[in-house]
Amino acid sequence: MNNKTSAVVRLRKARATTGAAHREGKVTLEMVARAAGVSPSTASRILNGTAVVSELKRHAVDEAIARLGFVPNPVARGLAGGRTLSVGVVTQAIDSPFYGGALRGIEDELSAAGYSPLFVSGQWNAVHETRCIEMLRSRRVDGIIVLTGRTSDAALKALAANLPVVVTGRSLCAPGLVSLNFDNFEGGRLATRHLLGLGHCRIAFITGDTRHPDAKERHRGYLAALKEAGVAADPALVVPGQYTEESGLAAVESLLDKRVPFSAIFAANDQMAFGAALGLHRRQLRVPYDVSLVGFDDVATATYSIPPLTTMHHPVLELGQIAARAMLQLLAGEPATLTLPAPRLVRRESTQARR
Amino acid sequence: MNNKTSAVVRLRKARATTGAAHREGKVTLEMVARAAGVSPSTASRILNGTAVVSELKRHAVDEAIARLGFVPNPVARGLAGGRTLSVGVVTQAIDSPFYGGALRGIEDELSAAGYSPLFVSGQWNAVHETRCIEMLRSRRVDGIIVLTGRTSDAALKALAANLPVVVTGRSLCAPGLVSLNFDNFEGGRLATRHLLGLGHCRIAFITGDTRHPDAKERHRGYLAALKEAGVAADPALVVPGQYTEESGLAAVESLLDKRVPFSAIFAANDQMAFGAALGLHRRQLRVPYDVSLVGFDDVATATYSIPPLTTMHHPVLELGQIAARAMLQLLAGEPATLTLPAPRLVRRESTQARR
DNA sequence: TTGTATGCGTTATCAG
DNA sequence: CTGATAACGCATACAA
Repeated sequence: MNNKTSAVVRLRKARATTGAAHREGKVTLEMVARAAGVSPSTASRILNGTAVVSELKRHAVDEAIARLGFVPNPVARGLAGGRTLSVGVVTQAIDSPFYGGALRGIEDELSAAGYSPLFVSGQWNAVHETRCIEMLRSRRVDGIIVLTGRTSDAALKALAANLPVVVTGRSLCAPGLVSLNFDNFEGGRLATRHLLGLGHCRIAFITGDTRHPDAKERHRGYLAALKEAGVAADPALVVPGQYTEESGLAAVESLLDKRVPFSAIFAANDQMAFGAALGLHRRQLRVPYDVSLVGFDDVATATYSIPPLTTMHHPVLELGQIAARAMLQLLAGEPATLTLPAPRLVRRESTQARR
Repeated sequence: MNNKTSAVVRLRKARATTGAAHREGKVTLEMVARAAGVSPSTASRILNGTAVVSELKRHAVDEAIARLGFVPNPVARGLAGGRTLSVGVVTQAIDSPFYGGALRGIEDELSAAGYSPLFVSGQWNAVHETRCIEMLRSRRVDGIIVLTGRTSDAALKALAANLPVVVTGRSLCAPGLVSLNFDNFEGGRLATRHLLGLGHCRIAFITGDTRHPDAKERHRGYLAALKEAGVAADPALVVPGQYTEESGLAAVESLLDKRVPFSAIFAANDQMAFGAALGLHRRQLRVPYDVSLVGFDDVATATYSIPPLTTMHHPVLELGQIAARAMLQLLAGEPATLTLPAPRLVRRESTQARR
């Protein structure tokens, strides 16, 4: 009792003398050690499980920690031990409807393990992305998760030589590096097959930004499905897009203006599908009565679009979780052998059999 | 030349001997100081502009920094100086279409000033939010930005006593605290007025989650506009929602099922408006021919919904930027006097004059 | 098993 | 103006 009181009093004093306001309530490991009657190193060992200690002291320290409300200082820990318990996450646009889910998955998984994510946006700009990575390294993150990104494979491998790296959207192999690649080819093929199965044979394809490998894969999938079905691929049915709603709208307009006949559209992502839907709507064409429409990614808004969009489910939340778990494994020194779920079509109301 | 080479060689050696892989390429301030022929303190002073130093030494140090490629270690800096150059950002859901923009604004502004944001999601849970804030404090962030949040005003004020705080979505006054409140009342009023001006007098209102102050404000705005126009407020026209698409859909269905007559709907946010639009679509009611629809927030997808949604523009990106700037001012010790843009209706295609 | 001493890279506090 | 020297809070060889 008395002990407790005096501890509090000491704390008060410390607060009063400390200039920096935000250092209030600071309880150091040393204080804990003294309160428990052990040395700081022992307290540290108990905190980290670095070595075996007697049950007695362990108990005393645990009790002292709880009583004083000790919270380890990650900053000091980072300086002394080299581990900051934080991992950098390189994304392209933190406000993207697509990546949002992944970020959430990462945060959930990481924070459950005591790690904190440090998000930075590369803005689809290789130079900026490099700067971001440099910044993360200077902040001494314990590892880096790169979502797609524009950084070269070589640079990533080099990075992985010094720091655990998890990268999505590519297939890479290097020590300290795990890559998680979603099967975009299969996704594109399944989406096209769905349309084919519905009797459509004039299927337009709106490509994604061709600088992205996944856009090319989805395109390959489209072509493969057509070939499998013995349907000739008409180049006039393939229109370029940039993964934006605007480009989807423009694509449909160009298709319509050129009077290319088609009964279905497969857009390489949902955002373009939404733009396409609006384009069709403006020309009095109804989805799915006049034109069937399939998207890709299954973003959150796809469920409530008009009509609800049939699309390839891209498990972004899981992607984030799995990427985070892979990083955790890497950090723990375990060999990571995680894999992504297979593509899966979510059938909603934007597709129907050809009339 | 020779100098340069030997420096590189020394670096190589350091790399080879250092066990921790991620410490590669480390150049310390001490090394810079030695290379420049000054003491570490002087080098530090030059780096931070903490004191006046002779032009000669300044030059020598700058040159050494550039030559060795020195990058200050934020971790060590945080330990020694108490400043981590990072600010915590408490959001509710990092994947929310609404908050995404704000996060981006914050990141842009903060990183331009050399600060890094540390994002955490409160998940609309007061307890969890408190834990998040504790975590941020333990990580020694220099300040905290709270986007709306469930934390009590009192707790926030207490927090602000120790740490600069910027909070959005409320009007609070306390030292070290700046609050940025969007005028939701005016927004609700303007949205309703728009509908009124179009000749609608049976205007349904889908409320937001009433635990949010902004939802209540929007409701008040709706009521005020009605009153101004001399239109009686019919309680049957007000249906509860929870800010989700699903609840917007349910709201419309309940309205239709009860056969409450209406020619327009004002949804307290865009997500519910989308749900409502789908509900109307399912019952063969067309927007805006049969029913005019107004949302609130102007999320990114509102531009490409079918039809493009008329909505109150909520400047989230600016909100983020302004919140970040306010934090920067607070950090610099300047009195922050920033304010948010006024509500503004974006008229698109979901509203038209009553037939 | 445990304590002591030292270091992590900077900033801050003193003297000069 | 500048340079030693002491923190900052913790982890870790090393010694016992």
